[in-house]
Parts: sequence; structure tokens; C-alpha cells
Amino acid sequence: MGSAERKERQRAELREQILQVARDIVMKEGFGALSMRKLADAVEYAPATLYLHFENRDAIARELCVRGFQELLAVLEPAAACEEPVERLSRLAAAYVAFGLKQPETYRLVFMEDPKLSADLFQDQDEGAGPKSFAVLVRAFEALKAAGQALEDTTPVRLAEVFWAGLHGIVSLKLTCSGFQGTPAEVLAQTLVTSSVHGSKPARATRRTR
Amino acid sequence: MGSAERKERQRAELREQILQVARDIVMKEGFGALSMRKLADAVEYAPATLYLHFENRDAIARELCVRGFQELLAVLEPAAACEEPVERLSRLAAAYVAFGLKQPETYRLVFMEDPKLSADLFQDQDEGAGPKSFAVLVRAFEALKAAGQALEDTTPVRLAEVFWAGLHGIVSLKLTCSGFQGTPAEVLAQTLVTSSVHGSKPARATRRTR
DNA sequence: ACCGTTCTGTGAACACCGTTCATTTATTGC
DNA sequence: GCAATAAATGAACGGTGTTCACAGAACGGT
Repeated sequence: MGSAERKERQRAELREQILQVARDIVMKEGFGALSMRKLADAVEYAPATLYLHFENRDAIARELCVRGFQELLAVLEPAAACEEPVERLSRLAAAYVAFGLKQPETYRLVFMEDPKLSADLFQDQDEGAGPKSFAVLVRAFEALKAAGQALEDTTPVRLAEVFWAGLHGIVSLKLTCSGFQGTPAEVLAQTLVTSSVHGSKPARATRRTR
Repeated sequence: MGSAERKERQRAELREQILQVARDIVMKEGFGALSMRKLADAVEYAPATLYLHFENRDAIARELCVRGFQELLAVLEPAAACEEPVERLSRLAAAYVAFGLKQPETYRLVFMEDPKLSADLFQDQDEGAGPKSFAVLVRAFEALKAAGQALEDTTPVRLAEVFWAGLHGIVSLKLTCSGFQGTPAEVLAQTLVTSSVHGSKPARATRRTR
């Protein structure tokens, strides 16, 4: 009777368990240390069993990638709730950097590994954490522009792209380039915010004449 | 007699040849495709022979890394010769991005692979392409500041760090994240320059550097 | 010219890796 | 209980980095 559903559920549970253990390994030892054999060992199955639930290692990586990005989005969204545009950007930057530094291996997996991995993240135009996260930034710059505090002749989309690139650069250089251990990432991020905001007059001052 | 020097020279030549072939493989197929066996095959020696000239695969990678960075420096220096501060920054940004896009695999190797690789690049305080390249950027921001076109309360060093991070972010997101194929990297880089250069208005710090 | 040393080069092996597939084991419907 | 179906596996294939005992060539001294 209900045994069909139970089997399906058990199947899903094992799949989930595999992913959880894989996530643990990645966070603890990095993506490079995630091998099918080690993973199989950790979940106490034979290596071949993993292939009943995932096409191959890349499929597991992709799934972890998607979830990692969702975590990032979950961290960005509260920061985006802030009303004041400059403050909002500041909080977004802080949240982004904090995420990257707290979960370096996850960050590496999502943004610095094979291009194939992040391909899916931006595939669906509206759905997916990729476009959603980006939209959060774009809205922040729209708000900034509405307040007259952004460069006038640059679209919010482009500003958001450059801003994201700046954040990503800060985080990823911290993660890979030992030469960038000088200034703390949080400070760099706030400098980025400052230089992204045109004319740093107090926020609620009169709108700039255009 | 001179046979000792000749042997030494031959040794160096083989070492050099190994590196050249390794470089070709990396540029053509990426660092991941560089295997000791394939490399040994290409130089027509047994795999074990490679270990007479390099401690291990990482040692080869490190060497390629150093040279890659030197190439980048060689591209940046002409751009740094420009007198006008804003124009100089613009040319530096363009050169950096062009290098990254033209030699993606080299760029990946230098800036996006194992942190151990880039460790050496910034080790020597003055020598080495790492600090030298960074110094080029710092000087550009010093010039910008002298011309009164940079944020006043931020040091050139920090501005250079954020600028570099921005450039790196642009290039690396282009290389890995398929979602960033919207705006061309060159355009983003110029937007970065624009937002890094404070307009004629003097900047007053927002008080919120938490 | 020979011999012993020293250096260059190698084949074979070890321990891993991702992946496949025939085979066994467990579970189900009847 | 039995046949059918699903889950799990052991063994294998070809690949990886790396090591090491061994062979061969080149050398300096006599």
C-alpha cells in the first residue's frame, strides 16, 4: 500500500543524507577533499551506491552549489530590508563579506570552482538564488539613485554588477591571495560602499540637483 | 673542465623546457588538465624524471604562477606610465581586465587556485611581481589624491586594495560565473574607475564605519 | 685504457581517484 | 512461498601523484 511512498521517502532521505555529509566534508576539508569513496565511506555505503542517487560527482557539487547560494541569499535578504539606501548597501556588503569569510569553502565552491557549477544558478531567469540575489542589489542601487546618491549616468544594474564584483573580489582575494591579509575585509567592504555612493553628503540632506 | 658548466646548463635547459610545455598545456587545456604523466609524455621523458627537476606538481604550479604574475606586471607597467591620474587608472583597469580575459587559464592559476600557490608571490616584501604590481596601483591613487580627485579620508593603499578587488571581481566573475555575461568586462572596469574617482566634490565620510 | 664514483633516467609499484557493470541481496506484490 | 522488482555491492578499468630500487651513461683519477 503505502510502501511505495515510504520507499520514495527513504530514497529521498538517503539522498538528503548524502548531501548533508558531503556538505560537512566540503566545509571541513574543502571541495577538493570530497571524493566519492570518502563520501561513500562516511555514509556507510559502497561507492557505487552513490550513483543510484546522483549522476556523478559534479551533480553533487551542483546541488551543494545551489544550496550554498541559497544560504547567501538568506543572509542578504534581512540586510536588504533596511530602508535607508546607503545603510542598506552597507549592511548588504557586511553580510556578503561575513558569509564569505565564515564559510570559505562553501564560497569557493559556489563562486570559484568550475564554471559549470554556477551555470545553473543563473539559468532560470527569475527563480533561483542567483538572479534573486542580484535583484536585491539592483533594488538597493535603484533606491540609492532615487535618493540622488548614485552616479547619475550609470544604470542601477551596472552599478550592482560592479558592486558585486567588488565584494566578490574582496572575499575571494582574502580566500586565495595571502598578500591581501593587510586590511580586514569588512573595512574594505565599507570603503567599497563609500566609493560606490556618489557624493557622501548626509543621507537625508537635500537631493542633489541634476 | 667546462663540462660541469655544460651539464648545469643542460639541466637548466630541460627544466625550462618542462616549464614551457607545462605552460602550453595550462593555457590550452587549463591547470586541471596538467598531469605529470601528460607533461612527461609531452617532453618525452618518464614521469619520474620530472621529479629530478621539481619537488612535485605544486612546485611546477608555483613557478608558473610566479611567471604568470610577472606577465601581468609587464602589462600593467606601460599603463602606469600615463601621467594624468584618472587616465592612468583607466588604462590600468583596461590592461588588467584585458590580461585576465586573454589568458583566462593563467589568470585562474595565479589568482583562483590554491592559496598555497600565490603565497610566494607576496612573500618578499619588495621583490616579486605581487608587491610591485600592487605598488603600481598605490602610486596611481597617490597621484589621484594629489590631484584632489580621490576620497580624502581613505588612504591610497586602501583605495588600491578595493580597486584591485574590484578588478579581480570583474575578471573572476567573468571567468567562473556564467550569470555575469551581461555587461562586458571592459565596461564594468571603466564603471569601477568612475566610481573609484571621486568627482570634483570633496568627500565627507559618512560616520558609519562600524 | 681501465675502474670507481656520480649523476641522469626509468620501470614498476603503491595508494589513491571517478566511474561502470554484472552479480548478489533485500523487498515487494501476488 | 514464489516470481518480480529494486537496492546495494565487489571487482574492475583507466586515470592520477609520487617513490624507489635499479640501469645506464658520463665523469675524474690513475
